[in-house]
Amino acid sequence: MDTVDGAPARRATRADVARYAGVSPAVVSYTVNAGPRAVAPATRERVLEAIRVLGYRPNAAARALKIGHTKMFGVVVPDSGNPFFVELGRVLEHTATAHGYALIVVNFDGPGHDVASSIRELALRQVDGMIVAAQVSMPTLNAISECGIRTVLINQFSAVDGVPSVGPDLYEGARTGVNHLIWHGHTNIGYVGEMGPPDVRERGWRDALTAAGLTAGPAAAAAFSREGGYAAGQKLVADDNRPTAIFVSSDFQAVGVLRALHEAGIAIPDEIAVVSFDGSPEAEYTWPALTTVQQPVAEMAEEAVERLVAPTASDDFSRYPTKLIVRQSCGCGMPA
Amino acid sequence: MDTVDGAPARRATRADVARYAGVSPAVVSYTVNAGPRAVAPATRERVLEAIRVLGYRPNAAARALKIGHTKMFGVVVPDSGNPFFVELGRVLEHTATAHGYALIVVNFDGPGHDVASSIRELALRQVDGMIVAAQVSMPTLNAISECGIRTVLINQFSAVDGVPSVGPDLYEGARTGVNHLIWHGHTNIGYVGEMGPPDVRERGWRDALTAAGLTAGPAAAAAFSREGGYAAGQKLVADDNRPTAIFVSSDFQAVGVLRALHEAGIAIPDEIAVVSFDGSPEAEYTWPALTTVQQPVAEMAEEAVERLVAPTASDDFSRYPTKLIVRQSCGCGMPA
DNA sequence: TTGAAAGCGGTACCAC
DNA sequence: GTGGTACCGCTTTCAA
Repeated sequence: MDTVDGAPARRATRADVARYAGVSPAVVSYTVNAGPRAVAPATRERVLEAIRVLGYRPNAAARALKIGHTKMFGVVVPDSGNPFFVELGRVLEHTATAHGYALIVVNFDGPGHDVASSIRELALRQVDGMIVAAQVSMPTLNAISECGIRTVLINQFSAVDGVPSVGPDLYEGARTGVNHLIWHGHTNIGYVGEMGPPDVRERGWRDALTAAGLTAGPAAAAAFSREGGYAAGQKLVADDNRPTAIFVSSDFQAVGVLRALHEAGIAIPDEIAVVSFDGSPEAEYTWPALTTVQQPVAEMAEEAVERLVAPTASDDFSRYPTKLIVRQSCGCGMPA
Repeated sequence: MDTVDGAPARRATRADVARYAGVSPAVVSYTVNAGPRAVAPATRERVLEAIRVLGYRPNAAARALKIGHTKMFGVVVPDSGNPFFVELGRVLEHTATAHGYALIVVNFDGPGHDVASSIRELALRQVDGMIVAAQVSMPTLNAISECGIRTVLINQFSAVDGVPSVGPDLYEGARTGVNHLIWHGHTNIGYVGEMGPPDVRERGWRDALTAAGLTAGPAAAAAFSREGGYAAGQKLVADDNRPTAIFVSSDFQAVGVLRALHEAGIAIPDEIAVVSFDGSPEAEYTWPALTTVQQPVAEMAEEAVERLVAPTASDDFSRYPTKLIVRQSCGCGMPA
């Protein structure tokens, strides 16, 4: 018993094509790459025919070795289950594909998988550039500079020395969201954010409140997940000083907050209003639909790959403005 | 003005390491790959030191060219925005990483991007294997056999000639879901499914009904998206013969159905109960939480990768049983 | 235990 | 317009 297609079936190479078409390997190259030398139409046809017959496809590894680049970008994301990163991945893929690049995306939510090792892994695979969607720490920065591969930070929240980055204006975004809640007349506005070092969004929340002469409502930090948001929501509901509105720093967590409120029998937005951050597609289909501060993911992704494709000397930080998407969870009712 | 790091900085190669360590290139190879020849401890140390100093990392393209494989798998998915495929991608990545493979995932929801061309694109990049998560058609099958790359079909619903595949038992799954609704006492059970050729789940829905002596409720086909589900939900709500329960063929669409019901002011599950299919993480956080027929994504992904890593001769179809996850949308109330 | 050298499959220069 | 050929960086056999 043998394999189904009995043929030993070595894949056809440039040399096979050349032999079949009766030309030199060089000419095959010229035809395939439409250059750098011109090829006579008749010869060209013969080569094309040979390629068709032999089912020839150029070996990407050989080409990469010779010309020194792979036409692949690496993408590092924290958690590919987060709808925001899902959306980011989508637009990144579309843009990269449009430029002829494929994406290797690695996420480091697995065990023993941190950002730095993900970066090194990608470097080994000779990607032409990397897009890192994570808060960078020192080891990460070291990994980036060591590997010597052009990298752009996305979803980064402030300038980082020596590495170009693009990210949303978190501070203004948070203020916009909170201000909308204030506009609705709320005076006790809570906050749900990630664990870890204090976030710019939290500052935005606090500053918006202060500017309006309000004091900060209760805040809860939780894991960056639906579950985390759920736990945080429960905490806020049980708070002695239960807020009448909550600003959540991500859609991902907001979904969990919504669930906590529903389970507690709290009417949204009448008893507690919610505004979140990100503007991912999932936010449109929660109940009630989330009013959310939207990041311009597509634009940011585009700039990120553009910066990889056509590197400029500048390594500055592009800060993108956010946009408030008004739906129902804030109390604005159905759109007209 | 020059680049920040003035060095021309050619990346160190095996030859540089050899020179620095005062050994031959071969020895560098032996050290790096721990074989196939042994290296004297002292020499080994010298080489390691040189590698460290020079920041040497082997060139993956050259290695791939030489040994003939890339340690990369290609993954083809229809829509990376669908939470089911998100989850699939996650587990696929974890399993593949565990086996030392990286993933290039392409999705063909973009313009001019069909399955066949995605497959060819991956073939060009010399992936060692492919996982295709799509209903395959003739052109797809042709693309697969032409490119001569080991492929396993995942999320496939029946055996396909000559290509190994793994998928859930859609028919039994659908019956399970519908039977649960029947158990709840419903007699008018509607269906929401994808556009296109009639689906096995639809048959499961119909057969379960028939077996219980019931007639099929209204059915609506819609785009495979949240929006599609929303539209289908609206249609069913407006139906002259409005069902008291709906079986939705995917969580993705069910989210939209839920929204349509909420907007129509219909109580879920009291006025209309809902059971869906897939069991993606998102389904746990809808309101009310979706009772759903869960696919064993992790197991299926694992088998798919395993079949690529250690190809067996068999090209059969592994059908996985599904599991009913009871939550609230069916009428079962809060868990104890 | 180490080294020399033959490729892997392309690219593109240089000569014709 | 075409062909010969020297590399790209690595793996591995074979000889020392």
